Amino acid sequence: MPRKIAERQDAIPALGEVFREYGFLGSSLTEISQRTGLGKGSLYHFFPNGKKEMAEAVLDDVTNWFRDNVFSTLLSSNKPEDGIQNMFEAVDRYFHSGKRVCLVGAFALDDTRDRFEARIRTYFCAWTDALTTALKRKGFSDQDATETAEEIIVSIQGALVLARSKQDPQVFTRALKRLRRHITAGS
Amino acid sequence: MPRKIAERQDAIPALGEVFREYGFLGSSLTEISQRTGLGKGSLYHFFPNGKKEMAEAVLDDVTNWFRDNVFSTLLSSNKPEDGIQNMFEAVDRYFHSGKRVCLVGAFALDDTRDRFEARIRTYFCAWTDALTTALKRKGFSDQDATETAEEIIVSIQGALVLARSKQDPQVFTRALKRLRRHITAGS
DNA sequence: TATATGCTGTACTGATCAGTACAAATCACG
DNA sequence: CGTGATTTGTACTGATCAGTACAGCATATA
Repeated sequence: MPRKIAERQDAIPALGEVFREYGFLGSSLTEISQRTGLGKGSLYHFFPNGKKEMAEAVLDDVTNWFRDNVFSTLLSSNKPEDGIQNMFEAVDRYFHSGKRVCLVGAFALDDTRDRFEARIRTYFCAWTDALTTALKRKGFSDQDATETAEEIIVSIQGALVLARSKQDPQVFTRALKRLRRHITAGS
Repeated sequence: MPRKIAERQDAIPALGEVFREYGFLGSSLTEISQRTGLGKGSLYHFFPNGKKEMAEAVLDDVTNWFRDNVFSTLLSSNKPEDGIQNMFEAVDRYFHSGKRVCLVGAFALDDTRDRFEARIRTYFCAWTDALTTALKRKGFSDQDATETAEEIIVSIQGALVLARSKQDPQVFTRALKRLRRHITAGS
């Protein structure tokens, strides 16, 4: 009875949405089973180490998406402005203009962080480093590039928290707009 | 056998720390019982509606603390600069210079938000409103005050997320420093 | 059409969950 | 010293949890 869902990879988007909605602890295998359309048998066939392995796969998928769609462009683009511009567009798309939370940030806030420490740190460090590099190439001093990169990622994460808290996605789009302006203006 | 712990209020700080550490769903009554020193009997005596009522009490306590230590000064201070300065000091103290997460923000990120929707919104709206008021009195235009208040709260929340993600509290103190500078400089 | 492989559903395990019931213990107050 | 309200520990409930075991089905290859 091979492949109702052909690949383990096909389950990952649904897994991500479940973890985003309920957190790691709150995501029961029953819910996961329903949302992925995979029975327990299949789930443990694809993810022998259970829920932890599912979450790791999702975190890896998130990081890979950002690597391919954000970090690589920040690092490679001839014109650093284009890389940064692309980042804001990709981020806006990825977080559904403020209607979707950051899974990595959400995992970081409670003791779930301790289970996925390395992956969480990797995600944010890779982002910080790529953005810092782009800003330096844009003419920022080392110090200034580091500070500004941190400021931008801080604002994106905070805007996601506040948008969800107030149930007002525009908090997020306003924050992105401010950041774009902040970059193009001096400093 | 009245009062081993004299007041329901005495349990709230410990409750807050448990919820901060494990989230709402992850906080088991066993853990809560150990950390507060109260058996199940006592817990359900003080909080007849169980875990939900405990979390509500903690959220109310947080909001009251901010009302008394942050919002009131923002609204009442003769010199708005003093109110804002006091806010930064209080926030730095409250979040232990980046080593403590925001419980309200943490609750907002997953489906826990839906259980405490009103309280979460109240907390952030009260903060936004008080800060906007102070900025207007400091001479900011309506538009500018609203935008800047949102920017500050976004940055504080994001800095808490990123500090915990990278396990580097200085992310938070750097963000506060930037915000102070941002306020005192023009814009 | 046989066989091996890979996928799936179902039934189960023991642990833990939130919440309840209640009797015993303690103190305030008379 | 006794009575009554308040606080507490303990034992219990039924539900749900993550994870396991395994039989059986479907398909690809031969």
